[in-house]
Amino acid sequence: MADSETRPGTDERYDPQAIERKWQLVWEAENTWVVANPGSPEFDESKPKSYVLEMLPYPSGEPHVGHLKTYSVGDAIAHFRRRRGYRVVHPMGYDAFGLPAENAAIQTGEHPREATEKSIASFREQFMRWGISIDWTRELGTHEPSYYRWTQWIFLKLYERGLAHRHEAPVHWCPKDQTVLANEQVIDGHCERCGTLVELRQLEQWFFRITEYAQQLLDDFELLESWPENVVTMQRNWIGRSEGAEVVFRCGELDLDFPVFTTRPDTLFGATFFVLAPEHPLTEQLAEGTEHEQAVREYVNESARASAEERADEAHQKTGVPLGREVVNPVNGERIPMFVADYVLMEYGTGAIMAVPAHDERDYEFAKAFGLPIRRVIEGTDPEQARDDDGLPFSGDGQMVNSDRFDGEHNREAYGEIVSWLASDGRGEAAVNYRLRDWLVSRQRYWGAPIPIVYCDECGMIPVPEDQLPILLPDVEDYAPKGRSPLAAAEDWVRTECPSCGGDARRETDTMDTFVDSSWYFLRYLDPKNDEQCWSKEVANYWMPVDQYIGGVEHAILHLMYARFFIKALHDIGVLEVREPFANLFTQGMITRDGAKMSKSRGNTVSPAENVERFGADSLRTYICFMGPPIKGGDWSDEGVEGIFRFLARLWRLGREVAGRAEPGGSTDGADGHARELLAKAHWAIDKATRDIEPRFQFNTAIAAVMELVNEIYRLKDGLYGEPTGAATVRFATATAASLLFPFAPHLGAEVYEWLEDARVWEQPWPEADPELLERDTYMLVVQVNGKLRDRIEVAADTEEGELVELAKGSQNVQRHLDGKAIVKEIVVPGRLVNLVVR
RNA sequence: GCGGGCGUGCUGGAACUUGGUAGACAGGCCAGGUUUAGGUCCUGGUGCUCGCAAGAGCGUGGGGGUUCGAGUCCCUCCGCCCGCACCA
Repeated sequence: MADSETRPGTDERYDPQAIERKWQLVWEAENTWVVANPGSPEFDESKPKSYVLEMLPYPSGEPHVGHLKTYSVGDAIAHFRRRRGYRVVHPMGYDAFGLPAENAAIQTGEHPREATEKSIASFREQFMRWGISIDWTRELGTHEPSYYRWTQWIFLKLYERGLAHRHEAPVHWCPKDQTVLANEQVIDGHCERCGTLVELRQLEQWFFRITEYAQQLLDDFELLESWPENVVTMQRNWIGRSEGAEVVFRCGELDLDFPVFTTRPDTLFGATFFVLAPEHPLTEQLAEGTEHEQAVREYVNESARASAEERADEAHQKTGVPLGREVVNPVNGERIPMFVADYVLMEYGTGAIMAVPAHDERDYEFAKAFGLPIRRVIEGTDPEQARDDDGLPFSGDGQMVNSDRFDGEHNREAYGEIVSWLASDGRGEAAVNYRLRDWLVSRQRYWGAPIPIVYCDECGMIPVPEDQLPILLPDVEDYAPKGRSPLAAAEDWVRTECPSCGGDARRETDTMDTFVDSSWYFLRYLDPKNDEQCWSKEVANYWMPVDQYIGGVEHAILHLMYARFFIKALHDIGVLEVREPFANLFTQGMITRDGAKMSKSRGNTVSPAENVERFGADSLRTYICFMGPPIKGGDWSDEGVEGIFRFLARLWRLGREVAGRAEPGGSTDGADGHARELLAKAHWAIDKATRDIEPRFQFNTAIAAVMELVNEIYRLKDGLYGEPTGAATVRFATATAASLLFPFAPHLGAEVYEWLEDARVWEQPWPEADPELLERDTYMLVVQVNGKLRDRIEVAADTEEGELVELAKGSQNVQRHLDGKAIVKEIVVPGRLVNLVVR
């Protein structure tokens, strides 16, 4: 369509396709959203920086409505900040490695790279079609060798610092995807990706020592400016810090020490038995030679077969077997029997517990099931609890009993004394325990970054020297997982030379978890073409941290905690100043349709591409921001999009009419009557929209304010064209509407603004509300009698309190309700209401 | 079970800062107008009940409380959603 079609007065209808294409070409031709780094000649020091970032998409097929929402929200913020005087970097990339592309490859034979790059092309095209203001010079895909070279480099740095290590451990194995998974990727015992029940397997794997940073991950919440409370809570719970003591129970017979972690050292005197997890490495040795040997072996094997879910499911049905051994309770020298039971988890603490049935529900159940003694050592101060012998298990606080020299003390006070008493002769010590496990990062899959390690018979495990990076992912014929990485089949690739001795060596064939790729992409955006280093320190230190991060809450733990860990490690490695990657986090809610999550199998998906075709990107983006507060989810409605389309068309027509009737540049000074009223409405809308966009992220009400302004212009405009300041005011109000709508509907905003002001709206500062115009000279005084609304009276803004009361009493409707009654109280809230209390 | 959040017209939602006009703005529906026609555009109406109207009564999940005044604060019950779930 010819350019002239979008000029005022030459066509009949709002044609979003033409307008959007026009502006997209301008932005592309002029590199409007490209931003220079410090050190480059174009760098403008005068502005403060702002890094606005949305979580990068995983490219699979075409973008869906969730993507549209994320980038619409992020783009609104990016535009808003630019016009508020910030130098904004707003990049885009693709989280391109991962299982779905690989699984598709197994089915179709198409190389995952091809499928992924096809999808990337489709994402890129859609993002451009949506008019998202991205600096495309910074685009990257995590599957590109120029990117994963640095993923491998970071791996080596972590390895150097002892933060990447390989060891054997019970790990989660997904039998469908044929790979191990990180703890964080197991949801209720199921694979996060495919939903299959996971198994526990004893395997040697690569881990990142995120546990080293457990305390920092907790402490540094302090450094964040604004994160949703629920995300912080979820991470806190996931890290799961507990304070307590490690206490050693000794099995003299076999000369073995069994340390346990407990948060209740004050209940040590109540320990009547001792339990090991079935996976505990010493169970076999303990049972050996006892009458229980066979039973223990069977129980351990049984537990190994059972999934984590099955074990959790039999929640209240405690099972276990005796070991036929005893350990000594270090506080009283008592010998207590040992058991193996699956309610004790190997992954937490030491894999062994002291059982205090009187004060722990789980131990209580086990004791009841196995007829074991239950000894109360704390009496509740609540008289009812104290009296009631059967108030067990009792988890509250109170006086210690049956506890030797501590009898009579309050348990909270004895707590510290017991710990230091044990510590004094090496029987235990104060300890902190975390639920957080190390991050398992190796995967037995093809489509990921190879781990840059080589195994040599002579030298052992050798990291690949930096100058040999990247270790390129070789092409293979068969992607199907067989319990080992498909890379193992690429014999030529696997066989290599030892970097240390030059002899024969073999490459590590596992690839890295894709969450490794996405833990640092926001740093590479800052310096994406750098071949010398991962990023220039100067550049990264300038832009970091991300000032506003936007994405789905589903990443509350996984991605957001891994990235936090990475940034702390990179700080310690010395390549980055900041300690936290994301200063502010916004999590948007999910869009549903007919109340259900959109999915292909349900057939309730909404295609952004189709809708953009029909209504234009502006309508779609504005609708998504208008359907409710973006933090909440919302149900998709086709009528809703049409409604927004009608509104945009209404603004378009208004702009055209105003452009044709009022000359640019008229002054609104001295506007009075309706002109003043309209001017005030425009400034009200500026004020409202500004406060709603940031920090509230209430885009729906910001857009509603613009709608109100447009409605007001329609209501008043025809009477204003004849007045001295009228036409200029209508023009100003209309241009303001376009300007305020620009972050949500950038194409139409730019178009209408250009007609009216002959300028580029994105180059104009965000409008400021004039405080004088926000003040009204009159307001509606609310008059209540006994708190019930009886009248509204228009009064001058500066009316005195006494006069307000007189005016209120003078109202006819109020009079009727006062009739024959005495006024006992007059409440006056100036600027708002008068309430007359009568009896 | 534990922790957190929410509950407002037919629907999405508004009422923020500070307890002070409940239902902004939209969608839907109803009526009227413009149009050859329209899935266009414009105007009006739309919480419930009574009333021609003016107006009155009721109304923010149920019950109770604080207050001149409660969607908002407190207590309690019900319902829905999310997170965690044998973490010693």
